[in-house]
Amino acid sequence: MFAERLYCGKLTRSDVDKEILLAGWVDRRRDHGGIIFIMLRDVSGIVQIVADESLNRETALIADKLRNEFCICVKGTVRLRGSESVNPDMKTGEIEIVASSIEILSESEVPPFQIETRDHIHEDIRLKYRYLDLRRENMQISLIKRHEMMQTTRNYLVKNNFIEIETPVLNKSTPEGARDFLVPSRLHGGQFYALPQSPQLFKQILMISGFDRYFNIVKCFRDEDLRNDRQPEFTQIDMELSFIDQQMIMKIIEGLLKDIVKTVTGKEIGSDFPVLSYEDAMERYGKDAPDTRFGLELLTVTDIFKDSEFKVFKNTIDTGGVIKVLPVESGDKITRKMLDDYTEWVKIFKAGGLPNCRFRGGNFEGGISKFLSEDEKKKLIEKCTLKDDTVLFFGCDRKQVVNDSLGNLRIKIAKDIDIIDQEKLNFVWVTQFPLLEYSYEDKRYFAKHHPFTAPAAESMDKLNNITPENVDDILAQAYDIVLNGVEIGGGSIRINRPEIQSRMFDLIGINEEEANEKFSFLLDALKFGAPPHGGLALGLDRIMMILLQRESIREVIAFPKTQRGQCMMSQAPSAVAKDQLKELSLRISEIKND
RNA sequence: GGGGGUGUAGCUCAGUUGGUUAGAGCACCUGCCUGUCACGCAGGGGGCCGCGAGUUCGAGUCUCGUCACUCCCGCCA
Repeated sequence: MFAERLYCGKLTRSDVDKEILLAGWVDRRRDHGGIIFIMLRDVSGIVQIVADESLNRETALIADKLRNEFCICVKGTVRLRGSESVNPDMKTGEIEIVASSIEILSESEVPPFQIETRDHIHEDIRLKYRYLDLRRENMQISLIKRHEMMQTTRNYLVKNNFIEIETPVLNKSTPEGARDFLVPSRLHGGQFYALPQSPQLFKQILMISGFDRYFNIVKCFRDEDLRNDRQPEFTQIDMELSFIDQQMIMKIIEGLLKDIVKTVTGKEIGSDFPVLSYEDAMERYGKDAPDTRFGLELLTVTDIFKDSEFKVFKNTIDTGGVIKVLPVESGDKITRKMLDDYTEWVKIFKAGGLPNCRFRGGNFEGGISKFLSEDEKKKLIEKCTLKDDTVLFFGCDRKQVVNDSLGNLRIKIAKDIDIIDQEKLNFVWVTQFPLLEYSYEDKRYFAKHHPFTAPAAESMDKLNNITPENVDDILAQAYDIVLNGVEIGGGSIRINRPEIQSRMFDLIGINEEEANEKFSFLLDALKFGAPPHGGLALGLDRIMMILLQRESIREVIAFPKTQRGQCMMSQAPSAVAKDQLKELSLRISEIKND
């Protein structure tokens, strides 16, 4: 019966006079008494059906019974609309279908929310009835574009000699990194698999096996608290290559991202992606994932204030802190109230306050201006090339607090004064990351990227003389790709020599015994002619979210979890039967909820 | 673990200083209507004001607690 079925949204004036069959859902019904218009929707779009009592009484009677979201099948003839009734806002607005028969395939209750409404429906109810939410245009676009992006990715990578290989989902729990989701083993009571945070080790093993270009569009799992761009399970485009260097990988990924942007948005990105060092990114933007769509760059002014009379600055410098300034031009857009709000807001990032002042008519006024010496004023004007009517926000604290507070304030102000061009897609590579960072609390080093990242060639010597003070000088062959201030991917050249890998474990406090227990297969594999290799993983969900300008990652995932990790539709997670637990050698002790 | 926002009809929201019977738009139901396209017109039904305590003569409104969703800090190599 459905063999001849056509798609609503694909019909054009070239189909006029054809007898056709359509199937879909009633998007809307407009009853004019003798004539009823039905907007019929399927995955391709919407077309107008006309049931005319004077032409076909039986069909008009069925049309009278139709309600929103009924699933129906329509036979009819495509007809050109009269010139006055053309709807230029509709893709199929030039035509309509005169129904010769309508069959109700399945009735619908009144939906809990209107599918075609312009209201912003609360997310919990959308997620509970996700099957209805997914009928809405925005979600259909999301999922279809996501599919197209995956197709583009496969085409591009296959063209570049990549081989798609699947890696296991049931895996081994490893130290470091995010909290693992665990899966109890029935055959090995008391033991657990872990779901992969990424297929890191397996893809390196594949390089050693000789598959010199691997990719995998793969689910990854991290049991950490959620954000609007973080889900417990998410999708990575995972890649690894042998016989390459950092520049080659960056070139290949640039090509892929340009193809993806073209597919999803239709935009062409002509130029090469700019490259920033981690140090420059932190200095100018206060973040390792800078949003370069607007200016408002930070400047370090510690030197200018080394003899400051302003106690707060003086104390900061004396205790080894730094002073940075965020100059905001068009200062007239910054009201007194905003100054107060920002001062309160930066406390989120542990800043004690937000010293500020205005530069207007050649003078500094308000805020801390009375503490500024003539010399300091002169140097500020010079260093910041101050224009008239600029508000200066100062950060003075430990370097990290200053970067956190001013880096985030920079973005907040840009949004508040509306200087971000939403159409821009600013990619930027961030490179030259430190290999390690030192935690004073744990009194040990941690891998900044992950423990398999190769040190930069020029940093190899320093590895043996590492101290908490010089740890930032030891660089990694790691690179992140950032889009509009969001980290959408990252990777590194890996260690391919066992003695360096052992040294690395040693540095981050994984002793030989532990390294052997957790990673012996990698350490062993490295002994059998491991090629130089490296790779990168892209966050598919995040890329889609940005390219489609969606407010959250959940808008590009068919069945996402809420912030507390639940599925509103299936009600997962849930308790299980005692028998299931017993089979797994498990017993619930105390229930811990936050 | 911590901070902010939201929660009133099926949906989106308004609800003044604590004061009569809690409103609007959309949706829904009935009737009318032959060119609409967010159709129109007339009529109608629909409320645990998230939940629980408290203050008060009186609570949607004030206080405390609690739950859900959401944004953020911590966390996420």
